[in-house]
Amino acid sequence: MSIKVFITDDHYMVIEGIRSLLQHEPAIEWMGHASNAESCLAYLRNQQPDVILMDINMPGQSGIDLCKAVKDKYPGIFIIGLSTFNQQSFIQKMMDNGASGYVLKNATQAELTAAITTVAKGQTYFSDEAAAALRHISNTQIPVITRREKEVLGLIAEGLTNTEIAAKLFISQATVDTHRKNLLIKFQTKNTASLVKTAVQLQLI
Amino acid sequence: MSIKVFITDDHYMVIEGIRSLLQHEPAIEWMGHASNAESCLAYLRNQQPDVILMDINMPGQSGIDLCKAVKDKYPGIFIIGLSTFNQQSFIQKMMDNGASGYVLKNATQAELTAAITTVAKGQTYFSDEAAAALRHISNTQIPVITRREKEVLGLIAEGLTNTEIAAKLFISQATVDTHRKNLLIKFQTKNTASLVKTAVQLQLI
DNA sequence: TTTAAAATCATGTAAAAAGGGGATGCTGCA
DNA sequence: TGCAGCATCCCCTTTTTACATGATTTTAAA
Repeated sequence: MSIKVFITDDHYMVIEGIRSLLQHEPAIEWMGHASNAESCLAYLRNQQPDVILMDINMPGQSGIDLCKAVKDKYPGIFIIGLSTFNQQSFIQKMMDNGASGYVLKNATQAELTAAITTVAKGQTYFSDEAAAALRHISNTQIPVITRREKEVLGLIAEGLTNTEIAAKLFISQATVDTHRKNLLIKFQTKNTASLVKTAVQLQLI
Repeated sequence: MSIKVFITDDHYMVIEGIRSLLQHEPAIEWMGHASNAESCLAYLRNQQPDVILMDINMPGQSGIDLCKAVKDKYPGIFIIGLSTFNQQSFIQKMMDNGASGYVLKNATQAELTAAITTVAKGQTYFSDEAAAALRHISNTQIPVITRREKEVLGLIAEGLTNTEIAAKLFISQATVDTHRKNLLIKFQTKNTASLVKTAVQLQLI
């Protein structure tokens, strides 16, 4: 029995590329594609593939959110994250949301096939580069910040001062001060500059 | 006479996708691909295509640099920038370095073909989204900063204080102060936080 | 329902950045 | 050769952050 595969990616060229790489693979059946989260979910209401290859970087609802949504409704579908970036933060978030594997877009046909057959058996698969990135997690841990802290962080990056943030959020300036202090501690940064840089790079803003 | 096309992209899936999109196009002849800047230049020493589709975002030497290198040696080759991002900064840099067009990776077969035939005639081509992004340039101009300013900017983002930067660069703290002041003016930002955010987002760091 | 985490507020000092002004030598380019 | 742009330096004031320390109220989870 062949493995039914579906793709969700907003890049036409990537979809074509994957189709081209998989078309001569007898064990794999191409079911089609969606170019955004909504049409992916719409498709699943009628038909369910075994494996979804999912771009993590899509306009609108990201692959990371879509992954969670799909897994909630269809726990039997296995998801492989697909991206040009091998950033720990992305991979980690994808796995947290129920993905079974992660493959970079520079993967070869062999890698792609291996990934699909592996996750279809219920196992996990990482491309070499992704696995290497994951091993660095202990070094560059993603800080766990609260809703409010994230809100304040965003406004800091916008260039607002503590006083302005306080006014905007209807809280005391002292409170903003505290949030800011905690952000610096959680990010292990010593001032606003490195805090913002790290946050932007980790895509937390 | 068919147009000879070459691809330089580090993403295997994208190469396959483009090949798949172009294979039934009689007016276009697929010459092959390279997955990095070096092998692209090596290829050109023996054979020259009419048009190169070039990813702007490659490890090592970026497409932006490669574009310049190719145009210096082979002014007759037309280059189309290829990217997942429609950021003004990227498009602008690519055009500055001699590219004739810019296409997003979510382009359709029709768009891609149109781009290739257009630039092969010596004209320029932008995908709709890229053109739209370019029109915003007046709003979000990329600041022109000097070498020294860029150096200081990098150290600011690392979290160094003016005193520390001064010590590191063997200059006075007052000088660093001035550079910092000028950076704020050039980026039209009002403090360190928004300066760093903007700089990181524009990939200047 | 207890408890831990999060969000809120305060007071005070020291350090750093922002904002304003002005000045000098160097250098690449027209 | 002249001049614009760059890099360098200095003064001053005000605003903002950083760091320390402690406390109260809300909220969410066990």
